[in-house]
Amino acid sequence: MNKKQEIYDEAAKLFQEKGYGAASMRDLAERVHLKASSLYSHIRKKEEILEKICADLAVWFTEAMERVEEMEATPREKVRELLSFHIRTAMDDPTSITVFSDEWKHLEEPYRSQFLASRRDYEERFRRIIQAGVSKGEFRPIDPNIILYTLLSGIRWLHHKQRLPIPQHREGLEMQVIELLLEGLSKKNQ
Amino acid sequence: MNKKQEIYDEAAKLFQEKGYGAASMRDLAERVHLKASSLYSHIRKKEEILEKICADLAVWFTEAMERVEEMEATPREKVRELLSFHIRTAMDDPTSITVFSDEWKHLEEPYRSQFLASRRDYEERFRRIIQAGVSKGEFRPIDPNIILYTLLSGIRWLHHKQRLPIPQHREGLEMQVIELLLEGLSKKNQ
DNA sequence: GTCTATAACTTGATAGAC
DNA sequence: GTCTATCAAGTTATAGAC
Repeated sequence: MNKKQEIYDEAAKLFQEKGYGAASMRDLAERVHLKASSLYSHIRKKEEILEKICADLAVWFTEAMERVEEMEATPREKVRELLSFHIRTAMDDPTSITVFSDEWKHLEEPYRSQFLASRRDYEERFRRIIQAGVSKGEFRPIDPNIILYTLLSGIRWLHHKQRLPIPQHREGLEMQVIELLLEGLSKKNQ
Repeated sequence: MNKKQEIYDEAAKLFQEKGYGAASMRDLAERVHLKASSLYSHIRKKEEILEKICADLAVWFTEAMERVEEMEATPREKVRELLSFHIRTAMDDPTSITVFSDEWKHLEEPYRSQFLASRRDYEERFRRIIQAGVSKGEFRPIDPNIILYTLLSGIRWLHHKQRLPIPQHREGLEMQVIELLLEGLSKKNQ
């Protein structure tokens, strides 16, 4: 692995642990066994690291959305696919996801505006799939915005709880979260 | 309203907007029409403000948990009551909830440890109610930790989306979120 | 590419006049 | 209680030797 990549990876961890603002370039330099000033042979500035983390994940999610939109599938299957993708990403790369979710607001302009526009676009496309499901009677008649944000929010704990005593394997965890969101907490047919 | 309360209120808003670390005492002073040094006639230090916001909300939730535990009710009704309390709090006091949820990690010791212990205790009591529901067959046989975190997380968007174009009134919004979490997205009996 | 040295600035907090 | 003045420490980032 080259030094630049090592810097990006350690920076992501550091931003996750302490938050972007509280993570200093001296902290980061120490972790990659450099002096702070030497970092600037590899990067232009601190915020550039944040930009890359956020931009890469935005592309990652947008490309997944494109694949899902092209599927021949019901809204229900599409939503299941998107949830699955979010959950797997959160488990595979919890560090980047945390930075992407919690630290984007420290982006400088124009990157902050670009990030928000990209997120709005993603949510709009997700909302359209939900709306189709509601219209067809596949989904409960609940406001699509409420559905959208409750689903996306409902899986946001996964990347924080990596070391939690949850006995499930990856697949079991994913299945149960999706079952809970799609079928609800209440057991029917009692 | 006295100056001390005004400082606390503006600080909460500032922490919400910029994050604790990025919110400076000079920012805060400007908002309450003081010089930064004058703030210290009302408070001892910056972190003291964060302590109070977090501690007050911890008490708020703990007292609600005590009332729910004393109810003569099924686990299902208790969970509904707790969700309702969380949702109402998020809508009534989104600013404090944001700080409580996102900025607690900037608490200094021993307050940080106290906060985490209090949160662990709250979650443990919530988990016990969920476990009772699963055992009685009222709830789906899903890991109680997964249920706990998915429910709590599923309502975490509410305090961020105050100005969102969601056409519902308070009660409609609350009802729909709870319906979605308890009964699921999929419509049954089609 | 890495270092030392340092510029330029912001931070939380204090001292002391009024 | 509020101010001016200031401190000590921390910040990102650059200049220039090697």
